Amino acid sequence: MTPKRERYHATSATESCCSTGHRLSDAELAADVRLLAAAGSETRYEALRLIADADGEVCACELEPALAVSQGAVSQALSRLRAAGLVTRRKDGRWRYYGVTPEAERLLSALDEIRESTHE
Amino acid sequence: MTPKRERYHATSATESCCSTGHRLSDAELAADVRLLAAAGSETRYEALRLIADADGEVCACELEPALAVSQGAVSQALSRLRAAGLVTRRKDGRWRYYGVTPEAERLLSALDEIRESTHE
DNA sequence: CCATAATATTAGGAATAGCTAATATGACAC
DNA sequence: GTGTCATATTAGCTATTCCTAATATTATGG
Repeated sequence: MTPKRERYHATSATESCCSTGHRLSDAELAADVRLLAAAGSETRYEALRLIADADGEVCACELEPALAVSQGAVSQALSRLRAAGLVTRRKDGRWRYYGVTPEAERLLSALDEIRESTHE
Repeated sequence: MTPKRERYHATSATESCCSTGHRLSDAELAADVRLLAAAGSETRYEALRLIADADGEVCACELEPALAVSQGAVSQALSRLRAAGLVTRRKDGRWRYYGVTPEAERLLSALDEIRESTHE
């Protein structure tokens, strides 16, 4: 039962076929991390939840007073969520309307499930 | 259609009942962020995937050569994953065996779904 | 045109993250 | 006991994160 010291994995480069399940390529791994890191800050996660909980899109100017940070910080947070593919943006005059993407919905509902199964 | 400036939300404290869906309490929000942040680093996410892709538990000594960081860093990464409730740890002699929790499985499968629906 | 409103961008700083290297702990073999 | 292996912990350093404040940008209204 001595732990084997054989190299465990080396799924570099493209998606090589491998034994079990689906080992991720470096690119896929990095993409997942980007997504998680984008959602993993108080400000950004709260912004994401606010957008998701609203029915339809939300104006950035509605988000700003709800989040306890400056206007610039809100803008940065929304940009980063958008770059990660978690929210969409629609320009309308001088306003920007944000909505959640299907990816964000999936992520949030997974977190909802986790929360339910854990604390209940 | 002028954006209303009314305060959007203020779901502080405990879970107040509210209009739509499920607004999160501050505690729930913080818990979710902790989870996302724990998973949202290259080293930790790769460790988590390695554990999840294995059938059953994985010895820390198997993880170490697969992750491109020092032994101390691997230990720290695993500790943090464990603190976030993403992995379990079992002591066996001088070895530690790590396994994924149901929460981690849910999170990872959500990310799998997202990846599939996005890149396909 | 000018003024203003909504958002974006930038520079800069404080706090934090994540690493290495070194050291400590704890279990086993002898 | 001593020595060694697997892991944990610590100190310290660098890089990044996340913010504010200030300054652009862009759209609208007069």
